[in-house]
Amino acid sequence: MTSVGREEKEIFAAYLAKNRLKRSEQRDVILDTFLRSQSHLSVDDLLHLVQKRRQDIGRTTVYRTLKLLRSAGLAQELELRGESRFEREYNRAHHDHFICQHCGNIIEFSSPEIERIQDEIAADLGFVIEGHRHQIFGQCRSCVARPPRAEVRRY
Amino acid sequence: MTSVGREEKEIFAAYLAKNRLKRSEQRDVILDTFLRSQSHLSVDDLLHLVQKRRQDIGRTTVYRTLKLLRSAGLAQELELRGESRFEREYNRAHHDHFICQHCGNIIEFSSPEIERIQDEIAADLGFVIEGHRHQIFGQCRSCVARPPRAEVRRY
DNA sequence: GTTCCTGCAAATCCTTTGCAAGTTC
DNA sequence: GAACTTGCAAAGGATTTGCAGGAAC
Repeated sequence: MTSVGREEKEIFAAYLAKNRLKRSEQRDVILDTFLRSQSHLSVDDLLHLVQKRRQDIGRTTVYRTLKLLRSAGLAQELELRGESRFEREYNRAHHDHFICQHCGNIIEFSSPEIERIQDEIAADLGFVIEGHRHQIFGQCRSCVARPPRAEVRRY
Repeated sequence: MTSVGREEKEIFAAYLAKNRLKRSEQRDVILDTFLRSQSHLSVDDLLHLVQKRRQDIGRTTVYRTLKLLRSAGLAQELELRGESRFEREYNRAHHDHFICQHCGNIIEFSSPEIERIQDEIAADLGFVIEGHRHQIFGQCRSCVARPPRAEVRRY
């Protein structure tokens, strides 16, 4: 286990200590796998990656560890249509997502302008923003270029 | 059953005819109830309202009819955290939602500016927009004013 | 009369929980 | 050794599906 996301591992260790929780091999493997993986993975994706390294790690533990990672500020949940996906959260600039409904590809974008307008609208309404979710669904460049396919992967 | 949403009822009738589906009392009652109700209702909300009028209408039929209403372009699904809510779609200007995490209140907003920026970003990426979802979570004006409560309704 | 609808119960899917055995501190 | 973690199996909650009887066309 080389040094991927050393900082995040330290944060997780600190989080566990602070809450009087315990280190475990399972948690190490799950965090390390999460940090090495592509973004936007589902619980199943993560489970399968984890099980390549330790077949005996169960789905339940992955769920529980993901919950800890969220509390520790290391993972963020993306709620796609129906499906739950996770991405790294620590030290990442805020961003939103384009989701291609044809190939499932997820593209990140961010717009300070949109954020600013959002803040203005909220202020007008006397609303205090605690979080938001902005997802755009459609067809990505490669799917537009590619001839239409019969089978569409739905999100 | 007076004339609420006459136009929508015609659209639904046309939709059924076009797809060789049948009219039924249940569908009539569900659509009429939906059209008379407040926005952003859950399946359960709708079920209960419907059952005030016809106790013998089952949850399954509500699910199935909502699906039809979506296909017919009359209802739109709002996917709140965990919970599914529905609102009228026909002839409504596009809008997005603020969701108060403290009282559950949902406030609609719209911003042509945001839409425009969104379109620009999409164009830059070669992305064709087919839909989007923009939800802002936080605390609404009355909840900000009110002293903080122990019990928080989570969304 | 054929085709579609309905409600019930059962099945599914995703996630959480209870528990006995194993680990960490 | 006390407290926490794990994996399994079971429970939960939301939604869908199979089916036999009933309604619409």
